[in-house]
Amino acid sequence: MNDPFHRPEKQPLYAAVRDAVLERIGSGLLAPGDMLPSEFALADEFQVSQGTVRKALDDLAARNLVVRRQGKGTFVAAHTPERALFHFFHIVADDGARELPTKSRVLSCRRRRPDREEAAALHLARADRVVEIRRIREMDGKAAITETVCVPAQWFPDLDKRAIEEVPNELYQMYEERYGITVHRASEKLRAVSASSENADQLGIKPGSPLLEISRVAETLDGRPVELRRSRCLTDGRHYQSVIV
Amino acid sequence: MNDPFHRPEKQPLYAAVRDAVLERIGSGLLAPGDMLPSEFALADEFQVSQGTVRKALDDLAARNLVVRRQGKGTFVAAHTPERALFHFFHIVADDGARELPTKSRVLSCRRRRPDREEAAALHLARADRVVEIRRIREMDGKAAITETVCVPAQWFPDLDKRAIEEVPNELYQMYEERYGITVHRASEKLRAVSASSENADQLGIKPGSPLLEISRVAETLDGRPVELRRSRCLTDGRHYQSVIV
DNA sequence: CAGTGGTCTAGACCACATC
DNA sequence: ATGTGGTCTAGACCACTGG
Repeated sequence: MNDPFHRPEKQPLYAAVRDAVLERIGSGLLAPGDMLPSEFALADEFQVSQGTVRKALDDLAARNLVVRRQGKGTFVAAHTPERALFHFFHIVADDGARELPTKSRVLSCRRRRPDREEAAALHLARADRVVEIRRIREMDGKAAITETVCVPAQWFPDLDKRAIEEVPNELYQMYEERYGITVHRASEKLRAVSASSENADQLGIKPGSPLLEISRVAETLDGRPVELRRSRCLTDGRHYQSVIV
Repeated sequence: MNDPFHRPEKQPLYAAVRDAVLERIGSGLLAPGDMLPSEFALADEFQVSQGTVRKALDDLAARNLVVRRQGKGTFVAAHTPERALFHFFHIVADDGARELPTKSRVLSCRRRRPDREEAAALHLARADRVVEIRRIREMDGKAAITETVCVPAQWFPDLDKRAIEEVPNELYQMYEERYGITVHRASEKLRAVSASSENADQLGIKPGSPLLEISRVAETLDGRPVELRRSRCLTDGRHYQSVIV
C-alpha cells in the first residue's frame, strides 16, 4: 500500500505526516515538479488538522524538498538550471560575478570497473561497473576545470553509449529527467594539489601549478551516493565561495 | 525607548515581533547567553497571541540567533568552544576525524594601517588602524596553518597591547566576552596557491608547494565586517569539508 | 469565482527542568 | 508544584492564482 502512516512511538504527529509524504517522493509516486495534494486534502487523508499538515510541509520546504507557492500549491522540488548553478556550483569570479561554465568539452565517456576510492564512495563492489565521464569545462572563454564524473552503471544503463556530444553541461537535470534520479545533497572535500602534466596540458598551465581539487559525493533523497565527481580548478581570478551562517 | 514595535506596511505580525526581539539582541540589551522573556510574556507585551511569538522565535532559532530549550527557556546564542569549532572550523582529517588545532604559536600582534584589501573588506579608510595577529596553528602535532587575522583597532582598543601569550586559541569567544562583539556569520573564499618561502619555513615544506588559501570575512549580527582572516593550510591528509544541502 | 497557501487567534494538553 | 517550550486542534480571515 502507499499509506505507511505509522507513529513509531513518541514521534510527533507532524513528523509522521512529513515522513509519509517523504516516502511518496522517495518512491517516485510523487515526481519532481508534481503538485502535492492541498493541505486540507492531506489533513483529511491522515485525519489530522490542517495546521499539523502545514508544519509537516513547512519542514519539507525548509529542507528544499518541496516548494510552496501561495495561491498555486506545493510542489516537489526539481532541478532547474538555476538551482543547479546556485546550489551546486560554487566557483565565482573574484569580482563576485557569477560566471557559469558555458562550454564543456567531453574527452571520454566509458564504462569500466571502479577504483578503490570510487567503490568506497559509491558503495560498490570492485566487480561492479561505473560510467566515467571526463571533460574540460571552460569559464570566461578559457579552459578552467578538469572533471572526472563517476556514476554506478547499474543506475545509468545506457549512459556510456550516448554520443559524447549528447552529454549536456548540466548533468543533474539529465539524471533526473532521463534516469529518474534526483540529486538532493552533496558533500565536497577541498584540497590544494599540484597540476599533473596531464592537467597542465588540459588547462594550458605549467606542471606543478597549484590547483583546487574538489571531490564531491552527491546523494539521493534517501542518502544513497550516486556520483563521485573529482574536479581540478584553476583559481586564477576566481575562487570557491563558501558561506557560513 | 526599547520598544520599536512597528509594522511597516503589510509586514506580517510575527515578523514585527521577530525584528523587535532582534533589535534587543543587536543593541546589546539582550546579551549572548541571556534568557529571553517567555513566549507568554512576549505575547502579553506585544499584544499578540502566543502562537505568533512562537513563530517569531522559531524564525530566530532557524537562523541560529537564539537557542530554544524545552523546559528551560529561549536563550541568545553564544560562542561556545564547540560552536566555534563545528560552525567555523572546516578543516577535517581525511578519515573524517574532527581534529581541532590544539596549539597555536603567535608570531606577532601589532597595530598598523590596513592595506587595500583589508580596508575594503573591513569597510575602513586607509588612515584607520587595524590590529594584526599572525600565528601558526598546529594540527596533529605539526604546523599546518599560517594565519593572519586583521580586525579594526577601534573596536578592539587594547588588543595589540595584550601579551602574545594571552591570545587564546579560539578568538571568537574572546571577541564576545572581552569586547562584546559577536561574530555571527562569515563568508570564505578558497583558492589554491603556491607556498612562499616564508610559508615554506613556517610549515616545514618546500617553497612552491600547493597550499589551500582561505580568506574569511566575519560579520556581526547587523552585517558589519569585524575580521579579515587569511589562512594558508597544508592539505596533506586533511581537507576542507563543505556540505551542500 | 473557487482553490491554494499565509497569518493569526485561543485554548488544550504534553514533556521537560527546576525547586 | 510551577514555569518553560513543544504539539495539536478548530476556526477565522487574508493574499495570491487562475479559470
